[in-house]
Amino acid sequence: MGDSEVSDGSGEGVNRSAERNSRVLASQRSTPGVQRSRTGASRAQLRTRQIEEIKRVARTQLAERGASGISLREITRELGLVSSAIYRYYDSRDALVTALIIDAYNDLGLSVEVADGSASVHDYWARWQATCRSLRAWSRTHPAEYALLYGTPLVDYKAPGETISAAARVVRVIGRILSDAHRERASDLGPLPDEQLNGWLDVDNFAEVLPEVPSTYYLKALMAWTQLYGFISFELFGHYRGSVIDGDRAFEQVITGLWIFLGFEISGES
Amino acid sequence: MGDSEVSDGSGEGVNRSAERNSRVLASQRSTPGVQRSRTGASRAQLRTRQIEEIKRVARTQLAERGASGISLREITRELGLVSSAIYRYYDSRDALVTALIIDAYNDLGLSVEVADGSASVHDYWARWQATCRSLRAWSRTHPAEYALLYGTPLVDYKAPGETISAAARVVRVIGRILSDAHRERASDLGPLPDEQLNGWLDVDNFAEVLPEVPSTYYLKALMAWTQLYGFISFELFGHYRGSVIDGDRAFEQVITGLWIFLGFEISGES
DNA sequence: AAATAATGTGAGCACCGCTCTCTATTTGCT
DNA sequence: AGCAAATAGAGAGCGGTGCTCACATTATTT
Repeated sequence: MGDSEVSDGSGEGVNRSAERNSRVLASQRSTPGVQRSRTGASRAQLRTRQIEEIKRVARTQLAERGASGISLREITRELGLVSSAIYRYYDSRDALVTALIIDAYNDLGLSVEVADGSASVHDYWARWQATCRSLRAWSRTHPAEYALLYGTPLVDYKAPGETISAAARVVRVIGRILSDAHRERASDLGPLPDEQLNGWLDVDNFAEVLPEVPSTYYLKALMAWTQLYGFISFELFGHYRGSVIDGDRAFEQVITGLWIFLGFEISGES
Repeated sequence: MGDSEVSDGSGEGVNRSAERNSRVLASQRSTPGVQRSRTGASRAQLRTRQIEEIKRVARTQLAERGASGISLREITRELGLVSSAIYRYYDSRDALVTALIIDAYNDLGLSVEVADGSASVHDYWARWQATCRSLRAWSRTHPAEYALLYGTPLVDYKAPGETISAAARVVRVIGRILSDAHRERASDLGPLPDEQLNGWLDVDNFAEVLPEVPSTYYLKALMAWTQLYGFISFELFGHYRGSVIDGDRAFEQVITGLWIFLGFEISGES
């Protein structure tokens, strides 16, 4: 007693029908080699499908109740499985959440890449605007996912490499815009007080993400990057209540201010 | 069965001794009116003491395991109480967390106020530095508390007024510095593109926090504020891995850059 | 001294993540 | 084709959680 599977009949019912179906199949088996289930899919295909299902349900829970609202047992209930079955797909709750994190990073990365690509390649100001706007737009349509990525880290940083590379997609897009812009029209505004940045910034990494950009601008780029996420986080987490009334217009001002801060000028009519 | 109080003897033992003590007291009662327990404290005093104890234990759990690691049952175990007793002090887990949030805001606010006060009143650059440094220092000595305040909001914004006023303390300190600085030496750097900010910024609020500061600087102040917290959050949440090597020196550069961005000049030898 | 409020007890409910053993089915290899 | 291994799921159970409720005891008010 005390376990839901015992008293809850609905899950059992679904399982029963699955059993029945596969028994029917067993009597129909004709071709050797690759066996196919009722849907005509291989085991590997069913597995990926099941993983997708699990993540789909988990994502709705994430959206509705936040990261702490993700419940493995509830997922299995929804899928007509017994609670322990989910461990065939994810070793732990953290593993599932990690998968969601990676997916979210890639989804966000893709959005930003598309936004950048949709602007004219040499209109850097337009690319900057489109990228910033899509970053904020994604965070507002996926608030729980954004919080998972940029809020309090709950998976205490195992961050299995895959996470890092997925997270880097957004960074690379912005880096490319700044580099492209610098290549053609080098900024004329003075850089920040040019101390030696040996040792306190990872110049190698900056040089890779921001080729063509003089190292004296690295700090400014870091600050712009920080400002962008800071604004989005503050807005989403409610810290602008009482300061910002119209987030849309405030954000437009911010990305304009940042573009100037970065040493570029506003071009065109956009 | 299935409840820890039944099998766990340690908590019971402590309770037993408490019972014994109060029975001894019962036989000692002599003076009417205000009864005093073994410690010679009134019921109200004992209550506040118990609340302090609860928060103390909760804070260690917060520090060791994060917000999700706060367990009411574990707190009661540590205090030698039965698990349900804690609800005499907090209606729910969220209520306890809210109390911790308010305390944390006030603790941070106090730190920042002290830091500002320790600098010479007219040395605004020194006050700015001291304030920013104490903000970051507090966040690094209280990472879990900082995450509670500025990370993913988990108490989905009831924010009972008390939270807001406690949170405003830091804002007011920074506002005072900028206002004082503007009063004497008005900045000469041009403000951001001066669109009308009617409607998209809460000018009344800004005017209250930043008297003496022209409204064309409100956006810059907001951005500086955002930058400050953005840096601290990114650093604490691990998003600067691969970019910032020495956070101390990077932060010094940022607060210098912000001071210039705000239209002031670096004064003195500090 | 009696009535009332405050504090703690103990049992229990419905959850949760996770483990383990057992069974049925599919897959891969000879 | 047949067999061994891998896979997916079932079902029971462990220890933990927040929270509720009826009850006893103690302290304060009236």
